[in-house]
Amino acid sequence: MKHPLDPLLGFHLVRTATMALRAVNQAYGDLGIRHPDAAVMMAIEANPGITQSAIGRMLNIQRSNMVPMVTRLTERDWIVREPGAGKTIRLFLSPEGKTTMPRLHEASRAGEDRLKDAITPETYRMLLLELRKLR
Amino acid sequence: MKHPLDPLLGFHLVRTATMALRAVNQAYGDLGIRHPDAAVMMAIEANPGITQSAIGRMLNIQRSNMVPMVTRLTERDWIVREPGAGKTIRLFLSPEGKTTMPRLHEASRAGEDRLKDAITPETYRMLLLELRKLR
DNA sequence: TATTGTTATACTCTATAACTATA
DNA sequence: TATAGTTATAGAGTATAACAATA
Repeated sequence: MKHPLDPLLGFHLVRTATMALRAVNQAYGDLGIRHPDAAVMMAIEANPGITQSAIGRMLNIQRSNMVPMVTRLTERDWIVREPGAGKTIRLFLSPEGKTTMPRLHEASRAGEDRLKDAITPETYRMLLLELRKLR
Repeated sequence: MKHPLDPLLGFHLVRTATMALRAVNQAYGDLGIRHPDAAVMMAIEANPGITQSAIGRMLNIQRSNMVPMVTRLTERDWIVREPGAGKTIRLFLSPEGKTTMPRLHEASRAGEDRLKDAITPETYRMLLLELRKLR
């Protein structure tokens, strides 16, 4: 059985990315959150007061698609919104959000570990190094 | 601005895969086809008489999700369906489908070239080699 | 003018369950 | 029982256009 896409890097990139997403979403599953919302939480944790647009640029999420995510996290009382410069809104973790972060990080690590288990440490480091260069 | 996901291979895998998909879908755009349907065409071209299920296993597409794709390609007269063993249906490229393949391959190559342009040939080969191992 | 937040909407892709038919 | 094809449907994620508010 010939596999015509097997010689294409693009195919394997998509294939392995899908694997990685499945792994991390499965780990997030018990927490009732999915990877995009978890990523937003981490972006706010690392940058208290960051705006929606800045998060979008950082994580490659459209401005308009940020809205329902921030709404969801706000209604869940995991983040709070405070007025910033101009029309901007500064985002912060709420106390509940802060207590949730360790579990999010653990789930994130669990997904990442599934990748690590599939390759050698040297390959892991090398892939990370090279893919970070790809823009 | 701290990027909390930057140290994660999973993040960069998804990020670069999204890039690759955008590039190839843009190349397919003028042909009015998207990457999954194009991949199915190539699978049939490389394996005349292959069944839907076999394509799904090869390309990681659910059996049920194969149906609308095959229907689409059949209605487009790019493939033909012939009865096979049991309930199976063997798929072949139609004459129209065969004349279309060169353009599909060219678009595929254009997307792949966007990846190649972003890295050195050695890195390309190395990434391909390592990602193929990841199962 | 450029940026931010927003609304509304459409499209693509994936996932699940259940059903029929063959072997 | 296992596999193939099918139907129907839901959900996640992404993309686009347009608008108001602010610098």
